[in-house]
Amino acid sequence: MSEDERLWDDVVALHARVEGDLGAELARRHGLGLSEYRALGHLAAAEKGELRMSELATAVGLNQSSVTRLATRLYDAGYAVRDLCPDDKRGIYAVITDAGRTRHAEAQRTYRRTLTTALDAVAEESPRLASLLGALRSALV
Amino acid sequence: MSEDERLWDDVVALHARVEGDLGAELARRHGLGLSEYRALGHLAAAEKGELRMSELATAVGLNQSSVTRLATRLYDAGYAVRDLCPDDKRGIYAVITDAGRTRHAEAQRTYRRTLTTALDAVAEESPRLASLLGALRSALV
DNA sequence: GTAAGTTGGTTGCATGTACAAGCTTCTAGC
DNA sequence: GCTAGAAGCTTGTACATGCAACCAACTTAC
Repeated sequence: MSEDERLWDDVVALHARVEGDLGAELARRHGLGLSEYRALGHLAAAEKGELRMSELATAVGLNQSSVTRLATRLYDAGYAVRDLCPDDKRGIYAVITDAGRTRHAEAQRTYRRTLTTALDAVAEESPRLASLLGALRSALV
Repeated sequence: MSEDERLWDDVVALHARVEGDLGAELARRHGLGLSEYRALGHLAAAEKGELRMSELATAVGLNQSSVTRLATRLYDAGYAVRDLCPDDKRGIYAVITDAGRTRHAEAQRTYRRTLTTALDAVAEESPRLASLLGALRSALV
């Protein structure tokens, strides 16, 4: 097996483990999926709290059809509303609501806590992943 | 935003990008999903080419129900067969076939090539991810 | 040796995603 | 200003996955 191959297996394992923890915790405590959480984060950070559907798609790393449905879930939950784009009638803005901002802020605390907990847990279980994580953390100063 | 948070966003982006490329290429050239490919890899490497369903589940990082269906796809494609466990009548072995070994060996070449290509492409596009990758690669000597 | 609980695996159902096809609106070229 | 094509978004469909419920086989305690 090549070096890259083994490395990538580790990345995949790390990713699956941590994302699983994050998703489970967000769902359990806030009724929020990981994609919803991330979408809200991008909206909250955006100018005027709004993003074109296509911008949202690239931001969360999904294709447009997935984002249409993701946005629908946000609308249904009251975390965002649709707004028409005045200068391009094809365009749709997803705009975060106050409820959405509140929910995201709550969830963010859970997210951050869970993330560090999960990373630490992974590091404790696997020396190999621990060194991987150490390298990652020191890479970004 | 915390350091870990930004770091994890990068890991997620890296993961999505590379796994996407790997999956697309395996599907296009070999009609194989990423999970199928990885399952075949574990089976091929296992003693006698066989694994209990539960072992396969932990190996590929899916839960049991997903592995039941994954194995069914392998049976249907002729890449594996079911075998009963002689000493525990609850147990089922998934056993890789010659066709399965052949298919995996072919796909492995694609996988390896695509992996390095994708990693290099990512590194070229984003200096940030490039340094992340550099750290990862140097972490595992 | 039987009852209670555990383990291994499958099935029903809900969900999240991608791909392809479609509709509407915009833009270039003429 | 028309027309051909591109761009933005939605809808139809297929599918892989997780969770919960389930059945069958094993184990433990009495």
